[in-house]
Amino acid sequence: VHGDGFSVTASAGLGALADADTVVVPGYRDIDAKPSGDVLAGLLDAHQRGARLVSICSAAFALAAVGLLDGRPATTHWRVADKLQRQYPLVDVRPNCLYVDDGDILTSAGVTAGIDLCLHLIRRDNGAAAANRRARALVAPPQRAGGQAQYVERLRPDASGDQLAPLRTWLLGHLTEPIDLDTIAGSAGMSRRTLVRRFREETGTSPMAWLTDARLDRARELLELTDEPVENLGRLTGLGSPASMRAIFHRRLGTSPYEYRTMFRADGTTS
DNA sequence: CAGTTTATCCGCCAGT
DNA sequence: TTACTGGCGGATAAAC
Repeated sequence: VHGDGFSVTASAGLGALADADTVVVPGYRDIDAKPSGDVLAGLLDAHQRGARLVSICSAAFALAAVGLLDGRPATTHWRVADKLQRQYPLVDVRPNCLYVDDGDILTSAGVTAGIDLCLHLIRRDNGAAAANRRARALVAPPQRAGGQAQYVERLRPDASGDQLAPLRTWLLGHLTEPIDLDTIAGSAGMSRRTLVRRFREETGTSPMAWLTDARLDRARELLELTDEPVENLGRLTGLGSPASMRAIFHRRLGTSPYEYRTMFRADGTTS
């Protein structure tokens, strides 16, 4: 159903909308075409039933067409964000967000942000550890905190499970510096033991593992987006000498940095 | 490449 | 009593 290098195949017909708990609407090419009445009615019905609606990329237009986004925060691919805003003025469009979690309706920006959003859902439903396992299988960053992670999450009055968010942003700001557990614990104002425990509770990993993931995330960004020589990546990401940087990269991603860059540029992956 | 040292992190437990 | 903290020891793995 998509012409950008991959396709989505549904294993059930529209009838599945009648009893699904979560409905994921993938992006589609022709956003000017109104989805068929069956689809619109199915989405509306599913929402009123209490089902959770998830849109990826341009699929926000389908939800907006039903009127489900009126008065709510939502996002879509940056290239069509202003079009969405113009076409549906009542929608609170957030063009700079990776994804928006508004409780029963969730929208994501590009396709990669869609992956982030789906991992976010798994984390909600099955815990951080399960989400990390899926992320690893997909070779995706467990949590794109590594980057300008902008996402809006409906603030839920109960369980505030993001106590360590400031610590994580602090880490991201000091990626290139040498950091050990004591440094992190000191910055968080707690003992090592408590830090490790709370960190795992909240993110599903340990502090150091999270940190190298974030550093690898940045290294991949540089490989994908710039021509920065591989030799410099260690210094620019905090992964250490070129040798250790390569070792870590290979251990976690299964390829060399150079190969990663050429592979990435070969298949014209778009979002 | 084998051997040594160093750091992480988690189970256990005692102290609020 | 429950809930949480943080020190200790050691298994494991990375660094040298």
